[in-house]
Amino acid sequence: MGRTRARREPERAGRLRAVADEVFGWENLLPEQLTAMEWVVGGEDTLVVMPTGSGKSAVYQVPALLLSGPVVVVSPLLALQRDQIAGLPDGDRAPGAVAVNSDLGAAQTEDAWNAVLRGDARLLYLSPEQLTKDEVVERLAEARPALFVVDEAQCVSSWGHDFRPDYLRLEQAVRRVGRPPVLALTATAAPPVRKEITERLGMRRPRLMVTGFDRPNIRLEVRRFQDDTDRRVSVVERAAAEPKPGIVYAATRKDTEHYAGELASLGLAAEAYHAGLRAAERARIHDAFLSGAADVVVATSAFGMGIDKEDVRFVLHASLPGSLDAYYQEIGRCGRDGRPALAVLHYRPQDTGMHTYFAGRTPGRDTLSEVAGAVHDHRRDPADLDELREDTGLSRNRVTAAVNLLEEADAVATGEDGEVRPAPGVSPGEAAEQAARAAQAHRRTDRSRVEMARAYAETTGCRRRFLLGYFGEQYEAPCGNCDSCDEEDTGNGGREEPAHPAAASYPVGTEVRHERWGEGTVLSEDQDRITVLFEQAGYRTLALEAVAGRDGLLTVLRRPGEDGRAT
DNA sequence: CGCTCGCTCGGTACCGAGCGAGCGGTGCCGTACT
Repeated sequence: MGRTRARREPERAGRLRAVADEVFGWENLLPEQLTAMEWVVGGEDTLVVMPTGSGKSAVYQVPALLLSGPVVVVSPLLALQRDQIAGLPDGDRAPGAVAVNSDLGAAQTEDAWNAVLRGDARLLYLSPEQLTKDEVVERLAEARPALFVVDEAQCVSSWGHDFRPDYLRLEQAVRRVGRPPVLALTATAAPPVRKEITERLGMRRPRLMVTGFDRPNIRLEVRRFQDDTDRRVSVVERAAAEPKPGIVYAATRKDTEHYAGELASLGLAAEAYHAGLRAAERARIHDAFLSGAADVVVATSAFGMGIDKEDVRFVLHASLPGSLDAYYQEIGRCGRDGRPALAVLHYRPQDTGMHTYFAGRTPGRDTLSEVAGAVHDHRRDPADLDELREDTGLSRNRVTAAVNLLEEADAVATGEDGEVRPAPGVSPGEAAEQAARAAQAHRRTDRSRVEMARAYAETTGCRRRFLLGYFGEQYEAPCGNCDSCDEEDTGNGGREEPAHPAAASYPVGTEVRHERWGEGTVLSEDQDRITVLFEQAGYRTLALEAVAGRDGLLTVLRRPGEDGRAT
């Protein structure tokens, strides 16, 4: 057996390399790409965390030609699906690709499915919403997919709880189409996000491929303001002064118009971009940025996914972002060419307000009661999501989000047929109660993510160390390329004092129990304090002095590496 | 949660303080109406 295996694995790698070279023109695959492809071809569930532009898509595109059935690719934006398909090579051996979505007419939809069933299209791109439709799931099951890919998999965690709840129903879809191996791809995922992705997608013993997060050429700066006018002036001046092209992220649509107007009045080619613009206008700005015709795009968070432009010189934030996950993703759009680039965060402490508000918008107890009641009323004649929507008069998203929470609380279960049934012995009142607790926990976590963004802005230590710590990477400060490290160089408030002696007891990754907040994982340590993500209470920062001074306040359950788990 | 806007009220003939309402971000899909 050992011998067969030893022979088979290099053979598999050889075939992957040959396809990559002959069909795609990639002569050299990165070792990480090749390893992940081997796992995928070998039928293992895999999570890949690699930066944009490093060839994540190759991890499913190349195997697509070696697998026995079509590859489903779940992708969040239709524009992204179009770009992916357009970027595939031509030629006889190239994998055909189609996207099925609401842009297609009935005849085009038929054509697309036929291409999949005939094997002409080996790649099928779908939004998560498509996979909630019985018709789509049935046709897909018939096509016997060999791989289920979730691209931009951080959306499971960032959008699944409210904005696009169908992201939390992908596991259901995977099971219904015959449970092919699952491959999740993302550029940005902190350890808790990785955990959520693999759990929510129902991945089994997932393989994990994570390449380093550090982008040493991006200089990190933060500027704090009391006065809003001062902040605005500073953002405009900086955007005007720095080499172009660049992106400015603003919190509201109105602010994007404001800053774009100011920059335009200084003679710059500046554009405002947000989801309130018409599709044609958005496409025009997108193209202008890629072609170099626009110097600066001032945007809300709507801008950026799928932007792969090498020479972006800066990303400025005109307000505190909603999380460091979002922040890292956004600043990661500059300096992809490896040349010096700049990320400056301009903030006021009050900026957290809007994010805190948005973080509290999970379904409330009323909605949960109503949906739990509707499920209960249908206990002898189970209803699917559409029927529950009709019964309750709630929007589709609201009903789905409520059912997701009820499922998370084990108060209801969705069957293979897509019908929702109450858990035996759980009353609607208890169901709503349990789901409300789950919602509360999500709210706390989301709000604590906002606080983590503020903590980054307010840290006096090395910013890179803080940021990488959040993503689970230990980093030896100073980085020499952030504003905190500058101050240290000039002897001007040098902050990199020796760590508190208690720090050694709580290395990153340690699992702990706190007297009040329960169990959690240490995410970073910063000279005199540590940050812990508690399962119930969210992110908390603890002073090591306090922890060391009180026995039993924080107990170590397990140190990192003690049981050799992958994640 | 925090900001902006518009209204009212107070005490004085135009204006400012104070208060409550409403708003704020991401995209898919399908249906209604031009």
